[in-house]
Amino acid sequence: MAGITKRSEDYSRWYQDVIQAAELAENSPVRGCMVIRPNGYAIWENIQRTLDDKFKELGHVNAYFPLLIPKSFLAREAEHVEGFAKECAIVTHHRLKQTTVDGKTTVIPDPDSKLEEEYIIRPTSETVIWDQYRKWIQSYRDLPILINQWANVMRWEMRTRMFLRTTEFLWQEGHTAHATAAEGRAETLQMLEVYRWFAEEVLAMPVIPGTKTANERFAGAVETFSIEAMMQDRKALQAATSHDLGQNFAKAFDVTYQDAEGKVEYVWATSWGMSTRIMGALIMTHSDDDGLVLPPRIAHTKAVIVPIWKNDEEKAAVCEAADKLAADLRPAVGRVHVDKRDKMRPGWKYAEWERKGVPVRLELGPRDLAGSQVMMAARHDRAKNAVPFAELAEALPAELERIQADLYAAAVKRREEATFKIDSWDDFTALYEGDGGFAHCHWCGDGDCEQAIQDKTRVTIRNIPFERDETPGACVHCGKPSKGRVVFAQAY
RNA sequence: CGGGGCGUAGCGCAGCCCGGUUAGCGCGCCUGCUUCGGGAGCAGGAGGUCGGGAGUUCAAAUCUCCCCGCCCCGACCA
Repeated sequence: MAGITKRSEDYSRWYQDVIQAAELAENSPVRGCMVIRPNGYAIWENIQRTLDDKFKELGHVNAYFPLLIPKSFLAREAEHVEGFAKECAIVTHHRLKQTTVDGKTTVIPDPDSKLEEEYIIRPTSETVIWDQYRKWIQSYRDLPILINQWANVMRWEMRTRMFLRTTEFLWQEGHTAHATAAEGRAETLQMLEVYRWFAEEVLAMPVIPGTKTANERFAGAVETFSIEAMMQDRKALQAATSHDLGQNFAKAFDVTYQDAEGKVEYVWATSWGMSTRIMGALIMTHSDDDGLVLPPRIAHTKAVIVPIWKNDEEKAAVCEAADKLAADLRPAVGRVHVDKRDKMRPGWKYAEWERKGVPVRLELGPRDLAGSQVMMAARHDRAKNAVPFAELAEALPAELERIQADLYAAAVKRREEATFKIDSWDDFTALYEGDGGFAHCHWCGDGDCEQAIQDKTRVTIRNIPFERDETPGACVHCGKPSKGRVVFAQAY
């Protein structure tokens, strides 16, 4: 079995090991692209289902736009090109040709199939979508447009890490069009709140919602908002973003509408996304040295029943009881798996399900059967106790809720223990030469100062929290006046 | 693109410095028996163009050169 490196030894290795041990994903022959295995994809499917339901509850609909973007589209919005140009994959030909090089048969792009206008593999879809919106919008009666897309995108990053930064990744990208600036801003903030809710209530991952600084703003946005989480190594991870695009894309793609008074106006836009990166955050927030730990609300399998037997008669009796228990529990708790595999002893199965992060294990052996009970064990804290069959329908959901709450509380506690108010540059550098963490500091608001801090320490402003200390002070770096504190951290 | 490391069975590695029968080990895999309440034991078995190419040599996993790929640290970037 795969040994898992301890977090204290090598955090980055531990992360890779957990992914491998839980069979979430693995590297592929394509540089920077991963294969998401069934165990990992099941989590993504749960994320999709939960978010998708929420989006639709709020009036959004799904659509699908093409993978390829005409090269010229990307150039329409000046800041947008600048932000993405350096990481785009380009399609230049549409046909291959067999040829022989050094006596070996190989294929090359057929020179005769060179495209007149090359295509970009989408790094994000604002441009294709807004080009289409122009055709759909004429009147204020056509607004708002509230569309979401589930898709894959490519960003040719120099260095990749499983889930956190892969060349190809999966995400959802919402793209909305509104009649007024206020409506656009309200949508942007509403979706950020959806992400906060999802991170905290479903993934048990505490986050700080706030506004990004101008330096960290999405290419082409008027304002970018994010939710920021803290990983167990005290580094920050941006878990989702929501952008107020103002009229930038409407102007670049000439998307106008006529209002009730007959006046022609540019449309107001938003975009917002959460990607498979969130799965990296999920892993790094809760997992331990024995492998994956999943909050029950996002776990694909809520509980696994491990039947224990010595001979065929016992096996038949115990398995029958296990199947019945599982069937009784499923309507209330969701997926319950009965692990009847022969040739594997119970201890092996316990270890395997722990590695894979199943929140609760139910052990059912002849002794339990005789006493009409099961042993119920929690993955995260190893709490284990006997539960009578009659009480299980209540005890299991209660246990799952306890686990969900524990994981959230533990994550909040870890974050609070690694969060500091810092007012001097010496303390600031000392923190990041040491264990690191979140530093709430005064900042003058100057982008150059922010950049200087990053150059010196590799620490960045994660965001300007909505709920922040607004007592005026002096910038932690340059000493100029500050209106309030912002959150600094080293980031993934 | 700069610095470092590594390519030997599905996975993890030894062997290389100092060339020499049939290339080993652990885990996993297959078969059988005994096991089964915290990662079982025994017996038998399958599995390799030693990353690729060229060279040196009677002889190359081992020495030389070139190429390819991967990992880590930077630079870059959600």
